[in-house]
Amino acid sequence: MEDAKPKQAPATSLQDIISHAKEYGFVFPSSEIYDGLQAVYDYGQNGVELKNNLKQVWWKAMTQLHENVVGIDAAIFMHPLTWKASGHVDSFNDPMIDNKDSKKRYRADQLLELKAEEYAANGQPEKGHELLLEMGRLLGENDLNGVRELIISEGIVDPISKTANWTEVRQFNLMFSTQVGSVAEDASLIYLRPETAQGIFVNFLNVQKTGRMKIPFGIAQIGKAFRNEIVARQFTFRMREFEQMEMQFFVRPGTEMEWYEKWKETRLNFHKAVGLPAEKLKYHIHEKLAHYANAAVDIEFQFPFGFREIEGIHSRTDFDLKSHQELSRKKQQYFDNDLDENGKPVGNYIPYVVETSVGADRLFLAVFCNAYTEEVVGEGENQKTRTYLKLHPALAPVKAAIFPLVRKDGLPEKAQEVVKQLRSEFRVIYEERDAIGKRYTRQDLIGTPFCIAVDYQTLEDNTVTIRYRDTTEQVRVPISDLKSRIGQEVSIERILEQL
RNA sequence: GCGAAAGUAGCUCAGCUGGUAGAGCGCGACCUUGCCAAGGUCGAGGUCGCGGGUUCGAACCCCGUCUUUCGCUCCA
Repeated sequence: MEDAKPKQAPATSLQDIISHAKEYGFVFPSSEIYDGLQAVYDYGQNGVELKNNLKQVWWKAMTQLHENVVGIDAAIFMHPLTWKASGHVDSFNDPMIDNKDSKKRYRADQLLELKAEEYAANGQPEKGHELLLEMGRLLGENDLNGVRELIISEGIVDPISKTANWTEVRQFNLMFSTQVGSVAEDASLIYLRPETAQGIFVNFLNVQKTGRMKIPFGIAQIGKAFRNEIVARQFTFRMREFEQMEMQFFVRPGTEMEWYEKWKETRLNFHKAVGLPAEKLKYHIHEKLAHYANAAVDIEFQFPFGFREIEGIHSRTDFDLKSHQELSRKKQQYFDNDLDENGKPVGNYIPYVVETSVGADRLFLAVFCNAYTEEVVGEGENQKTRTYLKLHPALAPVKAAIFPLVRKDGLPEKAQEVVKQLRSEFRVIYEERDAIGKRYTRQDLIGTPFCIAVDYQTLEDNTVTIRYRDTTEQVRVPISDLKSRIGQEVSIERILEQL
């Protein structure tokens, strides 16, 4: 899985990306004046624009390009039973134990399960069974000390250090919990959602009925999710609070693999359309599947720290809806009126689900890393590095910057007129400080695709120059053409039409 | 949670064997300036992460602590 190192110039390091992101208002460490908060980041004035643009492209790609996909916005708080149904409460409250000698961490339940298997292999299956029962009882009572004693009394040793020098058993809370209710003793425990998917599942019938949706159809959602176990690594790639862009696609059981394949392809195309090059994208098929899935693939992007997941496409079967049906005692069935081969309606079933789930922050980071460009320009003495963000114009935080060539002779006033003409159409910046070369460079650094210069010729014939970010070439155009010319290139349509 | 490294101006960093805090870039004002990080003058900005100790004297040595980063672990 390790990628070959590129032979040419040293690749841009993550550190350069982080510095640039902070320096130019894209991403700041959270609560920085208080020394920061691990694995949490804030988006700055340029970052929020880029991220919003990405979210908008995704939203439109889902809900506008597919007539059978609609969106919702479910709350972050959900009924606690939601997480029982999804398996998050039971499967993911792992009891952990550390061996003090090897410094390795294990799941306490897995150590005991291994021991039970060992008994079974040695012809004592009933002893193994008893052990598992005892473990289940202790975990059920949340008796972590008891679990530790059980591990010690069973003589379980660390496979590496071969010692039984164990720490206490600790519960790792993978979900963030909080209380609903302002009076402490009446408050009840609830969780911040660890994934947005469940908000879609619990609204499946609401949307299906009120929208008169026919299977196959999808529900899309963009929203924050929270995971407590995340430790800070690789910048915004792993965050405790992050944003997902998810779509759950409900299909007739038995057709899920076709849809899985279709979405797999559709989603890869999306990433290419927002400007990620094909050679930096690849599929990574899961060998080991999560408890709810019967097929899963990641779309990975080549970050400076290697190929990592930006999107997951999972065939989730009917696990979630079935589980919600059982726990809520509300039928989650769909009546399929389509006729089968015998001419009869297909009838009632719980739909299967194909999920596409992109990390908005990961997509942001991928696009940002990919856009970050350092080029050596000039010769000899004049050689220097030009740094710019090669963002798709539709994604760029600022679409155009307008400069008077010099700050006199009525050029600023003329340039302001141009600003007024354009600003209702797209986001523009006006700058008159410093030499014009410096102003061009400043815009390059935040990825502004077009710089418009108002010069003396403008005063005579109402033409300006448009300077292109990537090539630094300029063309002269009438002011009256700017709106259509730039508007054309910065429209989200330029991305959507590739899909 | 374990191990390691780091923390000095907005940013990148220098600061010798302990002697009152520096550079470059950036930022602000003014002047100059006819197109790719232009020049000049002036200026703002630092309790050297925090607390304690040693010392006549600590950014520097010692102890503690916090935070961040990297590796291990975890990652639905």
